[in-house]
Amino acid sequence: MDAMADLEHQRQLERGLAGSAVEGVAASLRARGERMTQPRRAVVAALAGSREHLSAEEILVDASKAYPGVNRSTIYRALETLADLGVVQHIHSGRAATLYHLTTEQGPHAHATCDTCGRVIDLPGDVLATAAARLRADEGFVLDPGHVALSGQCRDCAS
Amino acid sequence: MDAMADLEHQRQLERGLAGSAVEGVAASLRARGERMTQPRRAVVAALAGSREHLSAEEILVDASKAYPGVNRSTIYRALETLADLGVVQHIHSGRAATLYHLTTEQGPHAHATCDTCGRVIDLPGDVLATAAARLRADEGFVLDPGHVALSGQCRDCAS
DNA sequence: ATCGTTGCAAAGCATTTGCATGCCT
DNA sequence: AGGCATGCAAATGCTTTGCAACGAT
Repeated sequence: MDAMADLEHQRQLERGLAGSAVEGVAASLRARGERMTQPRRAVVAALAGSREHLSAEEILVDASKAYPGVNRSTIYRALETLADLGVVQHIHSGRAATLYHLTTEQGPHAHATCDTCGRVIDLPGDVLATAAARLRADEGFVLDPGHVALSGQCRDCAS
Repeated sequence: MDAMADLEHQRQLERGLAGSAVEGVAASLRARGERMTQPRRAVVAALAGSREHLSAEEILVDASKAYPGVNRSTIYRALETLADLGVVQHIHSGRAATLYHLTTEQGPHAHATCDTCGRVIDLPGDVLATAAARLRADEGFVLDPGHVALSGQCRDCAS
């Protein structure tokens, strides 16, 4: 019963940090008739274990530690499922890869990417409040402030 | 001398609308030791002839009318050169293809994409002024307001 | 006659998809 | 046992690149 022992061991590890996130997600999944699998566990743990916004590639690497051999497409499918569930959000950042993060990790916030160094900066949730109000009033456009990263030059790269 | 006659004919056509743009660009190119070629002419004309923001694909189709057989990679290389020149700018719009437009066509402006229908909306250049000021003051971040399209739901798609 | 530009074809990168197998519940 | 999820491999969409041939100056 090595497999079972390993599984239990892994679950214990998760309780350290990402455990609560994993358990909550498991419940939400089952409530929809979907399943909490090892790949999904590993993806949630990867996201919960980093304060950064991660690319699919980074999540793959991280999840591979907890669950060796996970497939790249499984990561994408897991992220999609978790997004449907409302657990994960993604950010489009210029032409770089999409970044993913847990919705629970921080309150709603916006992002900016530096065109030069590629760094992603978290911004207060209300930086776009004025713009959002104007867009709504003038164009009827309902802004989703966190979905794309603003672009420009970060402090270090602005010369 | 059919080729020469055709070339002259094309140049005459361009004077109708895009001509001035093409001539100005030609001068800028030559000032740098670069050349005004038929593909580049066709790309500038395509951009000048549309008030929309065009994708590389759309530019290819349009440029192919003026210069049949242009290659896709030539379009990309032309756009890159024209961007270096400051004549062309591009917009990143969610996960859709990059959009290109002439910098001369309008004053600086921002953009928004509808997540649902994909439509791109032009916004007044100053919608992000408040956000830009805050980013600069609080984070030292210099915002480039036109480089990425904001995302959300357009009037028609917001239900 | 130079040497910047092009066409072609192939590669690159991020992401998606079809299908048989595997494993949660 | 039943059916959702996975792995694999191939395909997709957008964009870039190497290299020999072409054409603007």
